[in-house]
Amino acid sequence: MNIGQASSASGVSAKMIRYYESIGLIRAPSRTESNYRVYGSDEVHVLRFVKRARTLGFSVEETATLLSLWQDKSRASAEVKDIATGHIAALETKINELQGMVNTLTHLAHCCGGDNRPDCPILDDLAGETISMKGH
Amino acid sequence: MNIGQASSASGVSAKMIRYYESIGLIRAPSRTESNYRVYGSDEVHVLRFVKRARTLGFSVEETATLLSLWQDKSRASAEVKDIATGHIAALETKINELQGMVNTLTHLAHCCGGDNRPDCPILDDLAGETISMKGH
DNA sequence: CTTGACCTTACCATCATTGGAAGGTTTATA
DNA sequence: TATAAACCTTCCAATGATGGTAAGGTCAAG
Repeated sequence: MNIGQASSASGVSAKMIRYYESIGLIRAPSRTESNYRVYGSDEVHVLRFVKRARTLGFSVEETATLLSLWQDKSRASAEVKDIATGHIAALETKINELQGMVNTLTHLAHCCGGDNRPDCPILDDLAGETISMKGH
Repeated sequence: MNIGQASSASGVSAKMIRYYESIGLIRAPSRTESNYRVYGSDEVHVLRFVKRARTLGFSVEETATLLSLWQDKSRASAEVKDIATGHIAALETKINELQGMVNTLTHLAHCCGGDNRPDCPILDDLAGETISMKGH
């Protein structure tokens, strides 16, 4: 199986497969005489694992750890759970940050006429002028 | 006022002030004889505006637009509101993505013993093995 | 034997920010 | 006054994950 087929089969772009190989996340596969990478179902399985982990927001580094734990048949699930719960906490922190931005902006947009007049509470806020929170 | 003081006064690092200048987000200030940048309260005000916009998650490009609207006394607030509401929508999309990850991971972590045994539903999921959703 | 679809490596770009190196200036202190 | 510390300057590089492109080699079908 060439890289293009491995890509289709795993959902990881050929570009990224080469990149993951270059940073050592996945092992370099064997090559044909003409230097083409050759993949089998094992490699595709690994690529799918990586794809899924990345989709769930794990960093490449975390993915590397999860991958090695996956391949270590004697690992304790506690270690995996720690990574997952740490990641959940990080995601929640990020969500809270974004939600804070949304709340502030929603309030500002709500106060803003959005008409043809130049008066704009959003810009006033950005400029550092305080906005009344009365009624909120 | 030197760049260090402008940095402290605005919360934007000296490094970023120079960067913002280099990409044309802010205007190049005058210089002393010895080539030091000189800032006044107007420039600091602009830097604070930029800082606040970035804190609210606006991209540098959006910030540039907001800045020019801010400095255009005759702009219509509708234009500003459009940018803000578009940004809110983008933030909410991102939040939903992250929340989806959290939900999936929370479910997996909940199913995972987190003990010394090697059996781990989290890794099973990453490996592509389906997990029962019974009871959820 | 040509064409087109594949593969290879090697760069460059993104986005916002930080870091460092190598050198010049100003200020405070010994 | 000498010198050291704390500034400032420009330039270059790295981050993380991915996309793009260019220049070239290979393979299969027509």
